[in-house]
Amino acid sequence: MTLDQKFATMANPFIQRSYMADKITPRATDYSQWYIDIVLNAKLADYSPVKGSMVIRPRGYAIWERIQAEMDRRFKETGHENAYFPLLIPMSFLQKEADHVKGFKPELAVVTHAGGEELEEPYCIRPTSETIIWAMYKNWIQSWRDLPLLYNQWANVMRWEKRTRLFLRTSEFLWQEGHTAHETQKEAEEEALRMVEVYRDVVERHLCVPVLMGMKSEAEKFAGAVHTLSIEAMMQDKKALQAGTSHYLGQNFAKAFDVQFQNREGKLEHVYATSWGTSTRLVGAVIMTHSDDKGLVLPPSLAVDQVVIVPILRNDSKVAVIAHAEGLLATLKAAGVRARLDSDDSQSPGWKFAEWEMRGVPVRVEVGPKDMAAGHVMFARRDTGEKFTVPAGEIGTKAVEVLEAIQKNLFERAKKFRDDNTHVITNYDDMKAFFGLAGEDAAGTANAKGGFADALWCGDAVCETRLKAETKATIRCLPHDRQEGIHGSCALCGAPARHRAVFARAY
RNA sequence: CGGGCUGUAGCGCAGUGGCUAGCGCGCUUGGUUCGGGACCAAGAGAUCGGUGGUUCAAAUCCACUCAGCCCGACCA
Repeated sequence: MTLDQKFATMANPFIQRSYMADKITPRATDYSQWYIDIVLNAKLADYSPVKGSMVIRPRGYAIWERIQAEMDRRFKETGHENAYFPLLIPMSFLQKEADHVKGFKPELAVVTHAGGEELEEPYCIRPTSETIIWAMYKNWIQSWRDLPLLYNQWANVMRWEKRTRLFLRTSEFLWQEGHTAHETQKEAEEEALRMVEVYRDVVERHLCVPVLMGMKSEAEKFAGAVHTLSIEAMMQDKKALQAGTSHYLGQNFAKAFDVQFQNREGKLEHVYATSWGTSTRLVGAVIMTHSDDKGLVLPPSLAVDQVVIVPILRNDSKVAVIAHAEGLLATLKAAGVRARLDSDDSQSPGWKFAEWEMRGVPVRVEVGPKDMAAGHVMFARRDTGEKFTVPAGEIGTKAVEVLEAIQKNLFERAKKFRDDNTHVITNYDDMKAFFGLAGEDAAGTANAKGGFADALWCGDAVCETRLKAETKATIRCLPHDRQEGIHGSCALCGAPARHRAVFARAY
């Protein structure tokens, strides 16, 4: 968006001036443009020559690597092993599970030629790997002693998308998919729950994004699953974002691929399965949850650079200040902080302040001749904008302390935002008013109506479909910890309620 | 797949038939600066998305075409 276009959409002429130098469209003006501006200006990703596919740049990839590291550690702690399966999947494999192929058909990219010849049987590029993995599990599982089989794969997948959004929805994306096989239904269901809890832990603890965990409705579950569990987050425009899913697959894939084992009683039985995944979409979730009109805001635990030192360089003191700053850098690193020193003297301090803020570095340390003389440094927090002095000798311990405070504050701030925008709704009129009638908020601004509607539901898909048609809101999940003692009537049709559901517009 | 917008230097744009295609930012070199997006000077950088047509002459007019983004329906 050009400055002129930006100005054209701004109502208040006084706001215009303060954003003259800005590269980021304010959230209140255009939320989706704001998000794009952040991703591009913070150099997290870029559009690629391939339609619908993005390039993840180092600063963006580093966030993914940190998420990956946390996830991977927990997968291994819970007994899983990593493996790798082929990118190309024979089309006939997908067709073995009826619901599954139906669910993915429109999104498949198909390879028909290779080696200069048309292939006997086309391959599709994996949209997910259940089918090829189950084709192999058939060979690997014979006895209850082979179970459970707990594999995970880090891979790219492709789901052709008509409309894409950086990180949130691209045709090719990176993810992790766990595929497990178990002796019993109970064990498999426990696994699905265990892994969604792993997701919740990583997302809340490291991404500082509060989530609701619960079961998907029939309409929203994964194609081929018996049931789907998900974690759902609220973005700053009050829309929901699914941040991870875990499926109990029952015996559907075992039957489709004829994977039987001899159980402890010596009888043949189909195995019980799960699959679970999180993707680079999580990077989008972090960006959208915490960032502001100045740019990216990152939780310290995901930030490539947790602290940046910006020295104030004057000709008469440049050498001394840089030497001092290098000492501070060493102290920070010794304290276990990921720190960098920006001693480039071709940019002014003010430029650097704005630049590092845009890139989301959680703490900036300013140090100039005056600070040196006074024996302190200036700290600036990215999350609150707060500035304060710290004795130079305490820079390491103080940095650790402030980073922890930021990590905590980001989660709490996001949780408060979500809770403030979650409302109990008891009847259809209120529901429609809550989400606004379809088309009413075409601008899609952050001030749009909506949020999470906490409501009772009869369980009938008809109610769900009607609401979706009229308000675009869908059931995000049936929160796992709120299904006890349901009594009352469905907020949509008035029939006796069977579930408590959270409704929202979603990404 | 519908609706809208846009393709001219790395980015953002100006240029509605005329001779050497401009401006801002960024980039390079040198110098002065430096506590919230500094300044001066000198440079480099474009076969104007593509193809065909009209014309003495096309970035500009016409036709076709390709691509991208945004908004909507579908999806992690």
